[in-house]
Amino acid sequence: MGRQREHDAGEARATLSDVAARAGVSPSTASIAFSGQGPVSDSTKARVLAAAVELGYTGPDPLARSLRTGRSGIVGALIPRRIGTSFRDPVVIQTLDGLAEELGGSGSGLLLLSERERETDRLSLEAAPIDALVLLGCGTASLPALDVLRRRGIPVVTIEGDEGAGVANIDVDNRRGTRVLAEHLRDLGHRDVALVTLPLTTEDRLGPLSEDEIASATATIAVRRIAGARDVFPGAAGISASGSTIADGRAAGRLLLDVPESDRPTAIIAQSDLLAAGVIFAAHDLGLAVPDDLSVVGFDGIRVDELPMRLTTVAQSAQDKGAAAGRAVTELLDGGHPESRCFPVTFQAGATTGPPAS
Amino acid sequence: MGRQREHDAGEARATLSDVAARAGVSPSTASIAFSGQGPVSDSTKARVLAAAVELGYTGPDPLARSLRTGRSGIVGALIPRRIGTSFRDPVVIQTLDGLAEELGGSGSGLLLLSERERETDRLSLEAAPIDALVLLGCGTASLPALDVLRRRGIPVVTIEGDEGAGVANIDVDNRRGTRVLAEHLRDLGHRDVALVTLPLTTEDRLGPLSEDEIASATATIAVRRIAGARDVFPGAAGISASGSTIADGRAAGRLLLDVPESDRPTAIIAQSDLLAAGVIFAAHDLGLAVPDDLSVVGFDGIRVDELPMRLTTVAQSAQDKGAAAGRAVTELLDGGHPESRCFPVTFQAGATTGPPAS
DNA sequence: CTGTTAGCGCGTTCAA
DNA sequence: TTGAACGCGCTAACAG
Repeated sequence: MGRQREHDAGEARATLSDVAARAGVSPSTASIAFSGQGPVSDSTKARVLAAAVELGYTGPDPLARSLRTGRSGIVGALIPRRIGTSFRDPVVIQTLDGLAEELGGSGSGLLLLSERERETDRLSLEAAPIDALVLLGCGTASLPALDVLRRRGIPVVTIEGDEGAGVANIDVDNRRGTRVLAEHLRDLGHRDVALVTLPLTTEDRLGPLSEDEIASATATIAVRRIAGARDVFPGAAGISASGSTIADGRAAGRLLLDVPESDRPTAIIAQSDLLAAGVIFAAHDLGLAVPDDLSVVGFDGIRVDELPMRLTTVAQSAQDKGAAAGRAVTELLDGGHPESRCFPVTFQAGATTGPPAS
Repeated sequence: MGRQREHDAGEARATLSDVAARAGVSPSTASIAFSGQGPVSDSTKARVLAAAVELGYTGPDPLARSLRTGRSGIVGALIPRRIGTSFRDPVVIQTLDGLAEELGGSGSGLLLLSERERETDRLSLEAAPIDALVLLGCGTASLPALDVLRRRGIPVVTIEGDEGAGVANIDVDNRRGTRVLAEHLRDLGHRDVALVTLPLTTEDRLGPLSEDEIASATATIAVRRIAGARDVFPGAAGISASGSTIADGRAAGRLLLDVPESDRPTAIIAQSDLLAAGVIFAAHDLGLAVPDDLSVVGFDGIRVDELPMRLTTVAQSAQDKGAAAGRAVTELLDGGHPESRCFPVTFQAGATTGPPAS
């Protein structure tokens, strides 16, 4: 570990000064030759480049350059769940896609960080070499860490985060979106509506919604969607799922549906399309027809190929969300002050809702 | 941009020396107090930490620390296609999942880099502050860049890469796996077998396989799977798909199947399960029954919920592959010399193959 | 247990 | 246009 890095072949790596010396110029000149950030005569530049090739110099060390310039070219993306888990959520993927796309234009790399496993040693959120950070649907759990970043002067953009944390927030109309769906169910005649929510904390736990849990929830998105549903069905109860997969929805759905018929809701508001699909499968498992015996709505507007019918849901554009966050980051890095914005959602009628059986 | 970073509030940020001075100790002592990499009395440590709080010091600057230690705590993951696109491939996701999981244990972050968009300025593969790099199913397209990394002393691990590039390679038995499937089809009596391959280059192009294209392909995996198929069906022709999604498979399948019956293959070897699913849908689109009118096999062994039947395929564990790569990286970083290894694949009989109609 | 001495490799003043 | 000096912020040696 000691001295240098391990070099299987070759001696200590050449530095910019070495190159400069070999080219017969000063280090600063060589630096300019590489970065193009200043005037150099073509002849000297060529000489420097030639010297570099001879010495096997492959360009300025990124670490040293970063220290000097104060920038690493890396944008961090903080995701609420385990990285692997998040990879299974199409909304996260699409958001990252939009973000990566937009950032790619400015040439920044994307460093994935998880809100969980904070016990990482080598690379904590506070000590990551990032120029900016995007929080993807993170709740309030990481707020303390944000403070550290702010003090370090690192711009932060949140996606569906806490408004008023003093950072640009790219939001989605989670509350209104869910309210629209709830109204749709109410207009169809449903009175007995249950919820299947996204996890309320950073933990994966399946279980009945409790008011305490809601009150102490760190997951902003879930809380807002609950609020939207309760705007129409006050006090609506339900299950908080252990994730946002079809399997999670199926498990939650079973809990809600595998009960005496009198206790069974006539409609379920699932907080994601994947959860909704799971609920529908759970209904099928129990011999219930959708929408005849049970209406189900989702959230997101992703394509769920697994389903034989189109889901009634509200659609958001996760891609746009990510791209907007990417633009906000770019602006921030250029010294601008991007504004928060809120993306609307659009109602999408599908074949999973109808009047209650009664 | 000149002076410091932009500070909306507060003066120039405190440095470790400032903290040390305020605590009345030397910088090195303060450093140890933060990193724990040495002996400090509890009292001095407390004093240092207190001084840090007073000054609003939030811990050592990651960039400076990296420059000094030569490590950033970041592992790069190079993926062959656009980041967003790759996010849609379950095998990539699972591999990243296994990798992230394993790396998480050692506390390293994961930096996503794409083999495409090499024109990024701020952060090229050559200039990324990474301690190690994992290539996920990248072909031979990035070999030159690898050389640069090697010269920089950065360890590289490939997944399904070129053996003998002098780096640890975590492989999967792509050729044998496909051969097993081909033999299965041959044993069923098929003689007229076509291929739907993964993209052969870093570009997304749908079209007939040409020998030239195969010869100049950069995508190792696709080439090996073609070889496996041709071990049994020499010269088998087919289509190279524009990606590895169901839609890509459907498009390729249509090209192969929407022809006079006499020209139609009796079986198709798709190079991924998703492609296979797409082919099956294409068959259905044309009124062909699987496996009665057409047999289809895939590769990967992922669950394809979209399909009404189980796919005949070979299964690999992408998760294990990623994890093995993660372990290799960890070993390499600890100065070890991990060995290459090759994961086997296991045949999975499904309901998508049967004897030819004839 | 603590302090001192040196850089890590580079980019940026300035003056020439 | 180029060169010389300096320091970004930190940590690895060693000496005390």
